[in-house]
Amino acid sequence: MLMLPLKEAKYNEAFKLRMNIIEKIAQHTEAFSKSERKVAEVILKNPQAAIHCSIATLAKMSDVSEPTVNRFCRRLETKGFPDFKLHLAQSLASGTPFLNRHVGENDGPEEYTNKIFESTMASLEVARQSVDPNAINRGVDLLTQAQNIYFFGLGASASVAHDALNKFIRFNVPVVYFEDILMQRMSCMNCSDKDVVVLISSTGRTKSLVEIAQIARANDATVMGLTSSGSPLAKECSLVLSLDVPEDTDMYMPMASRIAQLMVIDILATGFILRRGNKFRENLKRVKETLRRSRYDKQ
Amino acid sequence: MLMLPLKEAKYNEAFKLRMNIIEKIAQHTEAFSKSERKVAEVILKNPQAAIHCSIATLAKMSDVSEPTVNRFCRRLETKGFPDFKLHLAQSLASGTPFLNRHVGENDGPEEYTNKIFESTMASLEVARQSVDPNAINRGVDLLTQAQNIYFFGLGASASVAHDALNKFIRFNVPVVYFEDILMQRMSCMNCSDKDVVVLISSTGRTKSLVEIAQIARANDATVMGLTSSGSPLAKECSLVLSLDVPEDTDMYMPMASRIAQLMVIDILATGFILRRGNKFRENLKRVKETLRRSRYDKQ
DNA sequence: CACAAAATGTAGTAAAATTACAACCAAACC
DNA sequence: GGTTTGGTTGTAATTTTACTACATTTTGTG
Repeated sequence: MLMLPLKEAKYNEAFKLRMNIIEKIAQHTEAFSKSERKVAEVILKNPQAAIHCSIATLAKMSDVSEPTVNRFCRRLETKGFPDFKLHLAQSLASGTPFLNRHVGENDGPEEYTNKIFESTMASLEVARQSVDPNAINRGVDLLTQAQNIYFFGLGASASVAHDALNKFIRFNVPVVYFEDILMQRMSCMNCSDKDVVVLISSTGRTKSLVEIAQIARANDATVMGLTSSGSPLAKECSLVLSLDVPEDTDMYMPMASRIAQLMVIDILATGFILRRGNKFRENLKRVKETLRRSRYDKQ
Repeated sequence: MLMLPLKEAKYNEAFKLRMNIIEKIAQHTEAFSKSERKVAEVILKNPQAAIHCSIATLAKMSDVSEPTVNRFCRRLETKGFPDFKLHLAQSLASGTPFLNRHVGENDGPEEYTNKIFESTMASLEVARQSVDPNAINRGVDLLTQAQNIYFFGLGASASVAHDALNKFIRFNVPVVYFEDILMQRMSCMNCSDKDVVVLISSTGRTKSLVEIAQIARANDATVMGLTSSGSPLAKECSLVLSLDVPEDTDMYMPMASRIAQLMVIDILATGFILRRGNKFRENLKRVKETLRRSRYDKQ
């Protein structure tokens, strides 16, 4: 049996779910029996009408019996006629929205803009399904109890760590963030068992980050990894918040994965606020107010 | 006639386009009776599950009688329960119910995780519609012709600028990035008419960034603003890439806006690559290869 | 507190979908 | 050429599902 890497497995699964049933009918046409093909024809001719039909009317329109229609539905891996209609309705809705169309060389600005939005959103949808709320909850637990929180990342993930700093600095916890690997190491040397070190890396194979994880653990700190499951970094972590994001490899740049990471940061920050309760929210409001002085007034 | 601010106008428009029945339920909530509201709650909580329910199970889940569910469906201008399910299925077709549900105090990890994903994706959809491909194209023009590119942002936008650095440093252009406002100023002092200064700020009302814009323009540099249209910063820019993102104000933190900004950076980078052609892509591949040495091998 | 109006539920009915089974058809084999 | 076998289709009964009419309860008002 062929083993797909997890990433691809999840990716395909998510897309299969919304794979257009109309396409499926069109492709599957050979596998149908004669009568079933009649049904297929009628549906393809006017799918919009089909979703408002009862099994009886559709049978009459196709000039077959009702059970034949039912068998037709089942052959398409649906639970039955009503379920089939649901799938059909979804296929019909708003075209094919989250299609992972890749940017092509001859695309104009409008095209690549839309494609990037679409494929990023598709990736986020996949990411969302791969996020484990229990792990999130555990992560929030750890963060709320931390004495100091460290955020480290390198390369593309550095900006994610940077963003995390920006969020958590608003809470009343000391936050540490460095871009420089030496500074990361040094600050980690002094961490304690009450500290949480959050390490961010899509691949989880960045050597110096793995080393940081080891140093932090040697000091009994809690190491939380925002990385892909099963990676060398993941193995060094007390808690892994894994994300399986289909990366657009055409571009040679991290794009969707990084945005998914940011979303996890947002989610952790939100969990943090919720855990701290309402009084704490007032605190945040004050932080925001403080910023006003550095700004021009509205209007 | 009441004039809504642009933000909200676009926001609403985007939702009207997809005649989302989920949105309709959420808004219509006042017009429902007590029992009907119970049904609404159950459906909104897990619309994906609802479409696979019979009227009986949904009634039981909502703790109301079957006819109440039926009346609920009719109130939403559907022909009955099956028709309602069809509409619901279509609304869900895009994968995300594009509903901007706000995180509530009593939400558990699963709930707030989903809500944040959903509302961010909803915001991205709105952002996507507000992006002007012509402006993007003009931006790519400027960036490809620049001798030096500067990326500056403060607060939450600092990490966006940071990310932009990470992307554009891979191309063969000198990129400047500082977090420190004094360094930003100083580096800007020496810029020339061949340079492009990209300033990032959601609000466009950060004083020191506006000043940077003025300094850059005094040196004849091109100032590109990733900010909201009509803001003080926008007024100082040669080109504004505006984004209208409905911000989740509950949280007192920039969330969706920042992600939308990142997407614009991705889009600009992509445009940049496309403009430079295929040979240039080889270049990128090399940059990526270089990173390998700092990583553990796969498997 | 009584009354009307609205909301909700109960029970019966109609419709729709599914199942079990029988008839049919076509190809393979004796 | 008839018979058997596998698959396809339809008929009729069964079950599930949705809807309707009406009774009951709740809510608001004078």
